Amino acid sequence: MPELPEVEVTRRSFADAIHGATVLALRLGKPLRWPLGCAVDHLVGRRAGLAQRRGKYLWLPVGEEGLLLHLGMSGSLAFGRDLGPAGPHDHFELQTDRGLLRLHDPRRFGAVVWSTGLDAPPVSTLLAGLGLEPFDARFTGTYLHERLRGRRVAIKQALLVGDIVVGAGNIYACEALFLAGIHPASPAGRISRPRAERLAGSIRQVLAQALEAGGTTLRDFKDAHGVAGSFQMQAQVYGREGQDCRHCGTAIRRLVQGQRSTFFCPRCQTRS
DNA sequence: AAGTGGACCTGCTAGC
DNA sequence: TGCTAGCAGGTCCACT
Repeated sequence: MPELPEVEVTRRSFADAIHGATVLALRLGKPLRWPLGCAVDHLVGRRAGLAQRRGKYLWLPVGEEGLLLHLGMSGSLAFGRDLGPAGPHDHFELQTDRGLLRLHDPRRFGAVVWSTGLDAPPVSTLLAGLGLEPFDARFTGTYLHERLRGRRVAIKQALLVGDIVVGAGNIYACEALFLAGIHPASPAGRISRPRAERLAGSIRQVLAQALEAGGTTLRDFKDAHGVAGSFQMQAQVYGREGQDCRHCGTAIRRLVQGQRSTFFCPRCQTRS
């Protein structure tokens, strides 16, 4: 579910509200991807800071320490004073004096991990190796071209790894490649300089548009106030197999790369 | 070292 | 109506 736009939309929807709140209690449901790493009452009495995002991770400072959150495939956060009783898929709750922060995650690929800081393990380990933020000024066509050099994997898969640039998951990688006119199976290392330049711009453009649209809600994504995204309405290729390309009318095709579906227009997207 | 496939877990939908 | 197979927004790990 949550790629960079959804995570950022989520962050913006609760960051101000929880900033400065005092932690009253913490409750855990079923196990998530990793154990919390501290006692459930460890953070009680400390104040939440301003939530930050790195890639698809969120970092919520609490006192001098903090919590790293990941929404996995099916996670979403809710924040409010009256969220009702916890359901069977609500696996993390942070009660504060300004409201309850709740992680809802049916598939439990998400995580909440305590750490003494962003630069301390285990968080530093999880974040090590992440590529540039797409809106970082250092993320240029030259950088992208340089980092793709020598890689034989398909460009679509190279983007998903996230060690070059973070934030584009399955939906936005497909959409960015469409915008750039690049076939998803093109070998990453054979992308020309000009095409890398275009792709870098397309990645930023797609993520910015999705952010503007409040993210993509395919099934159940909601921000912390329960608002759904609408980028799915403007998707050019994702989930549109068999439908007409909005640009040239050719039927959108689906292929499987690394056990994930890729959608593309066989006419608009070329290998060179 | 880079590339591949499996693993984690639950729910929904299409098809028989 | 009921069962089953296949699919889903992510990422880590073991193996070649």
